[in-house]
Amino acid sequence: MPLSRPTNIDIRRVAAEAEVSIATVSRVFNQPERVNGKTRHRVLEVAERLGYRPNPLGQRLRKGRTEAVGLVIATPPGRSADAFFLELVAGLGDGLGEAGLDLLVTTCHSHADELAHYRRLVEGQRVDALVVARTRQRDDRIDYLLSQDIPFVVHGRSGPTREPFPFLDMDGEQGFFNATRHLLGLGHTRIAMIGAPPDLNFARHRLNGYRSAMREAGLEVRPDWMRQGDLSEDGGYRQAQELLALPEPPSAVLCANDLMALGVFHALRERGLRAGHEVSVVGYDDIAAAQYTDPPLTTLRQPFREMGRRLVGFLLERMNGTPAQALQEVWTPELVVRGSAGPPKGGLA
Amino acid sequence: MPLSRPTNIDIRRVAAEAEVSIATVSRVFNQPERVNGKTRHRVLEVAERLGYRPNPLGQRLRKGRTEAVGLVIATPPGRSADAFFLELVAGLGDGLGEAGLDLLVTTCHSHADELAHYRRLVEGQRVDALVVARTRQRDDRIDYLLSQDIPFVVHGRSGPTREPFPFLDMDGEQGFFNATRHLLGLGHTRIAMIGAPPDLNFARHRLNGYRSAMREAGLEVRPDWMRQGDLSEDGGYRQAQELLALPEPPSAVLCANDLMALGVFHALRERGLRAGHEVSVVGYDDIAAAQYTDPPLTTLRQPFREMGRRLVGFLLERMNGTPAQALQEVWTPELVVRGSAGPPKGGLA
DNA sequence: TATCGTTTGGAAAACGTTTACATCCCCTCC
DNA sequence: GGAGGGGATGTAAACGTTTTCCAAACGATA
Repeated sequence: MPLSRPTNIDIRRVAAEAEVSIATVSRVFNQPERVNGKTRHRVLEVAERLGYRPNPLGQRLRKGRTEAVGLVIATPPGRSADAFFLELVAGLGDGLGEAGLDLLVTTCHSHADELAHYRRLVEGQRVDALVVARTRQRDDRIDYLLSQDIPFVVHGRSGPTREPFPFLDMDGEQGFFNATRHLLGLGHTRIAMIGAPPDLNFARHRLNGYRSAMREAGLEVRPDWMRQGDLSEDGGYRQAQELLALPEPPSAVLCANDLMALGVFHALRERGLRAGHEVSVVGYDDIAAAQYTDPPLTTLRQPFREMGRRLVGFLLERMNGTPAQALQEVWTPELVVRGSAGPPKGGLA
Repeated sequence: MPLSRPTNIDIRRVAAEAEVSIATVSRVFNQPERVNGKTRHRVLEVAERLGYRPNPLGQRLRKGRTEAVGLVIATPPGRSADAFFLELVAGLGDGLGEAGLDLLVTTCHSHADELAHYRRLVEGQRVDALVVARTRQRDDRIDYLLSQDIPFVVHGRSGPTREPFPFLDMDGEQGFFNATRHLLGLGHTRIAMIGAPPDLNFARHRLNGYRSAMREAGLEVRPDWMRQGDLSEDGGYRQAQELLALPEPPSAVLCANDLMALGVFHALRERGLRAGHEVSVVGYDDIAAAQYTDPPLTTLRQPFREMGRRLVGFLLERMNGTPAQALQEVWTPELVVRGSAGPPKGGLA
């Protein structure tokens, strides 16, 4: 038989035992300076002895707050969810835990029902605030949350909205600028890029970074070398096949994400070429697999966990009334140099 | 300026507008059959028009339930959290969402403070029930939850406890039995295994499966061929180096997880050997990277998402009073045949 | 028409807090 | 010695539900 859990000792019980009113007990916990040192001690002692802990349900009703923050994560039915969510959760969980807030996680399948999840959380009054991840160029979730006047922070950016909102994003443009410079520094001049679908709002940034580094170096960007992938391994594979079949194939390939870079590896292997030798490859994300490929993948790392923590900071500030404009940051991703990018060799036709 | 959120229309407001008592309004939502069709309609119509939704805070206080289920996920500071958690969350989220329950996620860093998180959730009355993942042979979290008499389900098994509890686990023994038979079927006889640290309770199962398949086939298991890894890529690499340096090296290697299998790949490449040709390799987990290795990794898949859903089913049953004994299942992992295991070649010394 | 079950709906008591307001007491200062 | 002030505590009203009683109304039966 289980030990009965501390039978609901409520504030009344403590008050009676300590011979004070319930108001005093409450004050001991909420505004200790407002109660005399002696009684405070007595109350605390009694509370300790009885194992009293204020019932959060009562507190929440009274305060009209849920003490919870919501996060909706996309878990498409077929394939596995993006690992980045987990790292984000790790950071959010840490930060929120310290602040005494709970993290409420909801899963959604398709793009379409995503907004419905936000509605449920907001209109069902299940959370005090929200975290939005995976933003799009035009994002109706952000519009919705703005219209509802509920505190939220955004991981990623978005197109113009009628009001500012707090966000933290990675500077894909700067990242790809740096990555391209890295390749240029190694001696490459024939550099291709496999980009992302243009409705995702990071697609443009990443492409711009590549372009401006090329322009800065006075190098030509052939239309043939600017491909558009679908962020999947297979998509990267197909694009790489086409690139390698060109009369003048590139000596290096930048990929908008690591998964496509893996696809490029695949295509190279099929032709007996080695990444980092005949063709250099650079990815974006630094997914777990990136360090186990052969050779390990040179890529751009996004510190999701730190971002999660920072986002919590933003959220707390926001809930305290800090204006959204003061809570907007863009971080530069770190180039992680591994073996998949090296000096160009004359290995290709 | 944001549209003001539907100014708290409470049950009183609806009652007044519909010219009934609040009790009737409440009944309309909770026991509709107990209220006359005509009034019910009127109330519903008014509620709809006013956009009334019962305030969960009030409901929860009244019912004494939080309508939330807790999950603690391990996010060790250095490395990234295990992707399996995310898949589990996906399954749990789906199931709980359908049941109208919220999923509360907490993150912990070390083994040591894990129990503290459970205490906070339980004693702080933040959840009605819990999900425990990553069980150990002796698991104090389970002991604690049993002592607290709170509903919970377990992903994985544990050593004997003073009371039964609901769990869902994968049969590592059967899995490795099947994997070993697969290798035997391909013609291998010199099969090694890189196991897991013995305090993890799946280590024994997996080892047993390997052993019994070997015994069944009347094959010798050399002590040299039974290695103990630490579940990391580097650990797999080191063990593989030692195996390959043996006077009589194995023609196939079973690994207790995929990460170690990647380490074996690494060691093979260094010696110019190819997985699936000179040496066959089998992993366990089917991590995302497994399908992108060269060759893709043959491994055992655990359907975490489905398990999450099933666990929710268990939890709901448990909360309804079903005895724990009736809620225990063990599933067999699926062998995913890819290219890393093939017929033995005479390629080694 | 009196009686009796059966719906139907209302009044009110929880659930456990926090906090505005009132009260009391003691001290100080004119 | 009374007014005034400030500190410590108590009283009671929320917060928004659900649910247990009851009472009223109603139809049916004797």
